[in-house]
Amino acid sequence: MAKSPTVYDVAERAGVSIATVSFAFSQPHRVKDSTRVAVLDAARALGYVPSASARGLARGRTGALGLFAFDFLNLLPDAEGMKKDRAAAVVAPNDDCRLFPVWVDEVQRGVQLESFSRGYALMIGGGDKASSERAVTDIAGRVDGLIIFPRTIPAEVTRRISARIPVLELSEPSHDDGLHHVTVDNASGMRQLMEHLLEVHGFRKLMFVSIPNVETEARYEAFSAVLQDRGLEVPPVVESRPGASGVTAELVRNLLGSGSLPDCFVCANDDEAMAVMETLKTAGVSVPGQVAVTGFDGVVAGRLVSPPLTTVRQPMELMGRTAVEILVDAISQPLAPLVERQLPVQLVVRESCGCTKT
Amino acid sequence: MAKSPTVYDVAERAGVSIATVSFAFSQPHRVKDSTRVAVLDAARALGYVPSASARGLARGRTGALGLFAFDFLNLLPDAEGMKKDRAAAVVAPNDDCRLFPVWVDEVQRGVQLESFSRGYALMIGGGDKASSERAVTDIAGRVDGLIIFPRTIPAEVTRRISARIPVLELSEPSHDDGLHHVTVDNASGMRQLMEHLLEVHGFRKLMFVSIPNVETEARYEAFSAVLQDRGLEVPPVVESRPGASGVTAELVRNLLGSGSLPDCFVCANDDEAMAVMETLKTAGVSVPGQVAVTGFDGVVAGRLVSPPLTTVRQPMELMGRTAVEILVDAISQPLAPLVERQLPVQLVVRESCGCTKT
DNA sequence: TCTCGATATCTAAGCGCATATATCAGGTTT
DNA sequence: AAACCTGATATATGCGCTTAGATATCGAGA
Repeated sequence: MAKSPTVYDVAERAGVSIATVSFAFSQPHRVKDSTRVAVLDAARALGYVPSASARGLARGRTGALGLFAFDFLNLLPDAEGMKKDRAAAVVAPNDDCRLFPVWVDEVQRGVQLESFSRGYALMIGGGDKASSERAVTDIAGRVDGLIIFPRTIPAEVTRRISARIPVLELSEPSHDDGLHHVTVDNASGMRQLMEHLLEVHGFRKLMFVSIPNVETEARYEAFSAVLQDRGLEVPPVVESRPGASGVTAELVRNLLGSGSLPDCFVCANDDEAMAVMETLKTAGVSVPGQVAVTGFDGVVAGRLVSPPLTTVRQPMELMGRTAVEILVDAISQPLAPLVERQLPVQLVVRESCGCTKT
Repeated sequence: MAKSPTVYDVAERAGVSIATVSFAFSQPHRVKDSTRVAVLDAARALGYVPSASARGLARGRTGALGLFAFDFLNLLPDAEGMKKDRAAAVVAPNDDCRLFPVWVDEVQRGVQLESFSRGYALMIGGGDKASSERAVTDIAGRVDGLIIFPRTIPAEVTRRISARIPVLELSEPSHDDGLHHVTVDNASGMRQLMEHLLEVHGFRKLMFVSIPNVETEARYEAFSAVLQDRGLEVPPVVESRPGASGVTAELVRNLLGSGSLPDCFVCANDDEAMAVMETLKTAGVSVPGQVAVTGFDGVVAGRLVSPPLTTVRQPMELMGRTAVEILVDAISQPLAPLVERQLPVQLVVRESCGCTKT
């Protein structure tokens, strides 16, 4: 790791000035062919690798996008629990890997691919809750645009960062937050799902299981609206917690005890739904025989559990790609207004609602 | 995106010099409590976000590690084909996501987690074959250490880069390549597998299916050695191509035609193995009834196909984590020698070899 | 009272590159 | 032959930060 060569070294070796070296790389047409060749030869001979720090500083742009992964990866409070549940549901437990891509994985994949194809490098930052502010600020300083997952960063922090670079949150916008947004059509998805449950299956007693937040709220509203439209009673949200399958389990057990099972558990996301199904299975309740269960999101695991989960699939990879697209535009047009793009979702009917494989 | 505030702005607002601002952030003990508070307040008020470019330039280190993802993601020549094969083997085809984490995914996950927990950001670069040299050089300029997947970058390029920063390749070392390496104990894994096949199942006619490269060569050598030790005939490698299931299929069909099926196809990796199984299934040959098949790697898909694949599992997440560990050490001790670390593998006996679920 | 040592802060010099501006050679135009 | 381009290269400055060394301040010891 001897001191690495710089433009000065290359310039000296090629017998030109540093400006010429710089031009040879970034504006080849401005340099005579013969000198350009000489410069590139010298660079190769010396093992010259341009410093992105210097380049970024001089240019005012880094050429990288950022994705803040937070602690989704495996640092979730109950991550261990979730992993085990899901593994148990399908195959033998796995020691050292996440069996299926979850929501963030699929989105990240889209972000990654789209970034590369647009010539941006991708900087992924992460950290636990305690250090998240420092971590996100750190990566914000390294990139030209930043993507963050829903509800991972305090508004105050994102506001600060968005004064410097465009920031996109993968969630419904909250009022005047200064961020770009990519969302999905939660309402329409839930409506399609509800119509299926009410009309095809004739369910009347539905129960909404969820941790309350912006996304699930939109889903619950649609849930309520559909019921109301038909003059059906609207039950309150049954509150759960993400990944806290213990809580969900207890909840389900209580219902079992009181003998008041609904026709169908409409869960705000697939993870909830799978936790509910697991608990029911343990308690000897047949799904969908005695009670139906539906999810929302469309993660891979949902199609592999038994019975396969009826759900509403979000276009996760597309969400990641769209996020990149929006940011790249925002970078090139700093004065353009904030954009909010809503993507369609797709009802995926499998077997947990009572349908049978065709 | 008004011009973002710099140390100068913060310094002015706090009534101190830029050095004090810098110290307040990076060496808090060197400034009086009261001034530090004043500086931090000013920074917050202005929405100050330090520029990583400037910081990196001044410090000579960027605080980021790099991972070059190349085109593994979905740009592989036959990526579409592979995806379909695998999906077809287990569930309905999926439109826009990769169903299971593959080798690189699991390694990347380890890299990501370990980087974060050590306070490094992770820069992921990618590109197709054509632009790979530029892309890898680009990300090399942004990081303090670089991890590359096997056989993705020409030796000449890695050599150049490794003169500037430590570079680790996830493969067996080739002579004096100037890179750090994380490897797995291919030989031991293959030996364990072979002993199982020969002693438990009593197979005598084995066939090694592979694309030849450094990794699979080590596996083939162990394969040969075990056979030789027992005085059995050593068949030549049956050459295939990664992901080119068409080729593998043809190969298998030829064998079927000539009626010379072995007792067991020992495949150099899981993808090959699954392609072989698929072809056999299509041809109406029972696995493991008429012929056994084994893989190598231990990807998730292998446990979900039918029959579940007997294989040798690499500790992929650990490989990623180890790579980071080695690089971080190398960064702090630039003069230390190159390290090569070999990790253990684990024989995973499932059903494709003829064993039955216990 | 003067000196010395801490402590707190500041001054100033880069880090490696991009680029606006200046320079220069060689050819055109008038 | 003077004035004027044009293309190729050089000079010089600044990007925002870190940090070695200079300076200032204050109290303690002589």
